[in-house]
Amino acid sequence: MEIIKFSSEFFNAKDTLECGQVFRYTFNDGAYTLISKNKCCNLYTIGDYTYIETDDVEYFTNYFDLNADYKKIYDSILLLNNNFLTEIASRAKGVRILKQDAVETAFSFIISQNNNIKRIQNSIEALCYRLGTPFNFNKKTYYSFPTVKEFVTASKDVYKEVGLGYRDGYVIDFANKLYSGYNFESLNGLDTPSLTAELLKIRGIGKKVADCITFFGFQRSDSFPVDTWIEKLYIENLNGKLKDRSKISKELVETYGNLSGYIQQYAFYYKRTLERG
DNA sequence: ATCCAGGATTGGC
DNA sequence: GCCAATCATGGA
Repeated sequence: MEIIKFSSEFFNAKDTLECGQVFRYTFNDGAYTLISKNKCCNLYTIGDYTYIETDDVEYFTNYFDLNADYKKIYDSILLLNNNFLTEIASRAKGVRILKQDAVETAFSFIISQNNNIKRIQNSIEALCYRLGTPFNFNKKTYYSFPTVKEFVTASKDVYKEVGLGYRDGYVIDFANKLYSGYNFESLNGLDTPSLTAELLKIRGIGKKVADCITFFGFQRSDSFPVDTWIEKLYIENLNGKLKDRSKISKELVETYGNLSGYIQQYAFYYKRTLERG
């Protein structure tokens, strides 16, 4: 295992993992343990540095987007000259947008719909435990995110037992679609509006979930997922007038362009976690 | 258009 | 502490 460290100014463990973009992590004794696909790392911030412990430095260097310049993103937001946006960016500047796997992101956010974080995490962990493949990291056993084959060969009972609720059909449908040859990764060739339109054809994916997938799974920062929290913030803090979430999202992307996703994450994290102490 | 699917969390009382 | 509303989507 290797340990690498980075300045914590624009890479904070808590900010990055608890801002709502990812579900497979736990927190113990001051450190996070994060699982992505069939890889695992420990992540913690102490003072001026954030540390990553991993067997695959290359993978997690890319995963945490460590070659991107987040100061530049942050400065661009300050240049918008909006007191509220400056406030949330300042408070949440340790967020980095994870470069998550598209398929894993899609399954995860289909499960996330109309759901709360605790339950989403429990369901995903249970799915991985039941269907995934065990691997070792730091002398402990973890379970990889299931492959498409592992999803489709599972019995229906598994889906009932992991607490997906009425979403189980969506998960099964999507797995079958992939297994029958649907090339999900190739959608990356589309521009963001076309990609979104394609995602909306999949059962269980509405506009909000589609926006999360384009942003977290396809790294499209011209996406602005609008859930109940962002809707509130749009009206209370950004003086927004629209009611329809889909239209709100469209307006926000038109206003903020490629800063949209970053602003959405800062805002969501601020509203959900920071504002409440 | 309206209601319901399942269940943990939040909010009002 | 209890009970109702909330959460996002598709199908009836």
